[in-house]
Amino acid sequence: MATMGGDRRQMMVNAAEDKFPEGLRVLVVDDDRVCLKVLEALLRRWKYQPTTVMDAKTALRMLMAGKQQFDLVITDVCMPDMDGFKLLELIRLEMDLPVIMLSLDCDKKVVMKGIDHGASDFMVKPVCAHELKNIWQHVQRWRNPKAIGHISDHDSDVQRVQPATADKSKYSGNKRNVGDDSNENNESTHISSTHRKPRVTWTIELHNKFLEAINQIGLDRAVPKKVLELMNVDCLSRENIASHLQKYRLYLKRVNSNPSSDAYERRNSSYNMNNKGNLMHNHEHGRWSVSSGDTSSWSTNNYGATGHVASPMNIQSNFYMGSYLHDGRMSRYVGKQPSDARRFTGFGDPPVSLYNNIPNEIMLDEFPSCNYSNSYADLMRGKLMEISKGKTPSNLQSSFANRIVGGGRSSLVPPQESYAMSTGRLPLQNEMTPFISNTTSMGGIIEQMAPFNMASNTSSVGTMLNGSSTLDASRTSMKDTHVVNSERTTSMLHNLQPDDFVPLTQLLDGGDGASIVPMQEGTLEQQPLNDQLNEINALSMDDMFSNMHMEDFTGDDAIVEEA
DNA sequence: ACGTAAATAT
DNA sequence: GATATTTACG
Repeated sequence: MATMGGDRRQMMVNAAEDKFPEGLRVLVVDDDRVCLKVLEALLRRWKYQPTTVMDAKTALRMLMAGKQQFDLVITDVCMPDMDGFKLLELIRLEMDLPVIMLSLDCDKKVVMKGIDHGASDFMVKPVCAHELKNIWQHVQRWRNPKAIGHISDHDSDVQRVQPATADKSKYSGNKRNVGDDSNENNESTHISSTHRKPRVTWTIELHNKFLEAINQIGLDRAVPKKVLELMNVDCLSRENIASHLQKYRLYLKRVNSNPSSDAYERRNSSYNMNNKGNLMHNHEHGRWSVSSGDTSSWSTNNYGATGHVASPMNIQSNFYMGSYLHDGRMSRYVGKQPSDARRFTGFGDPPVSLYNNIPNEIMLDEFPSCNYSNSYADLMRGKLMEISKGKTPSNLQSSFANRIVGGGRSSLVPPQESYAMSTGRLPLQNEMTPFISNTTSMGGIIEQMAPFNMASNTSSVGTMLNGSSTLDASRTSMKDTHVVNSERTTSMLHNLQPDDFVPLTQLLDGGDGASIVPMQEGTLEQQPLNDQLNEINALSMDDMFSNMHMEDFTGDDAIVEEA
């Protein structure tokens, strides 16, 4: 709509050169006559060319008629016939003009509504002369988004919202001061809706890359820049890495400072018994840094605070961070899920370790598992009970397939989402795939797992079975790295949050776990169960997965990514 | 450029 | 309400 004549174009060029552009045509809409007059006067003072109207419909008519061209619209929010939002909406629909909203109400919701509707700015009355002076910048940005500041590449109008002040670095002033929403220096509240960078979701692959880099550099010498270089993933910024590193360090700190003593004991002893030397001792803290049985959520299998991993075999690995604990109890997770906190992020990812190198018991300790809290848990419990009572493997197989997997096949699994199966990560809730992942034998692991599985978890079985190489996973291209925009949906699997993991230790310790997910019928005989489970292990992933229902697979609020 | 902490988004 | 990620800032 806003076509620019040569002079006007020149005007903008001037503006870009920091010369104040004169004569921009501003349509001002406000039902309050006084306001209108004030605005008009102010705009004139700043050499704008204001046209005033008292209602939105008229404004719209004028805009649509096209007799007069406008460069910018300023509209009040509260108006009788049609409010500013509606007007904004219609303008967005019909033409290409920056719109500034005006309101007495500085309520965040109102402001956000304006922004959401695609307002270029939101000013709170009374508007001071000074800020009105700068509205030309909106016009400039609107027309030439790349000229000043960066404007996101995305489509919607919302994306174009920019702070009224030109230079981000100048106004950047404190977002930290935003807290006091009383407009200091009577300046109206600006939303200064600087565009946020698209959120990066740390997939397990990304995270593995990250770890790889850290390991190469050494934790103590790892700085964002280096890590970034090593990771060589283009959609990541140094800031992203810094953030992740910060989080990682915080995690390590937590883990190293308060591992629960019994977990520590157990781990050490098992470690000494089984470990082939792949896990690392944390010399700095004098203890094994093999994760924690405490309330921290990541587990590292081979990191020490000193930074390097002892064995190259373990470079890939992993720490697991689920937020499975908040207060050291698991009861909370046995119930229903937090619905909005299930996003699956790299740190939440279960370890993708080379299981072969990890002592069984540590695996048990370290691999918190899915808590199939509801029906699934029950089903599995039931199944396993059946097994223990002497059902044949084939029996098991079929009934398992029928009852749990169901008959239908889902073709809905987005290819790139199937990484859950390929990366070897721990399955998350409702992901049964790994349970049946491949035919790798579970060997000795099983004895220790059995009781656990009986209680609530089935996924860990698959986890350990899953033999896919982490090395492979980490070498996967980053094509599927998820940079998720706020408006975009995230993929279903990635949306699963590891909140549901239950640390094995708790169950094995006979603590709360037992009471939370009660055993149904007394004690199982261990050996037969082991045998049976080995049979389960022999099921192939394809067999099972191909039969899987998506409903079984995803959480209620999992989001299916659109093609 | 880094690390920490506040702000925001999910 | 908790976490995850981005942003501000010393």
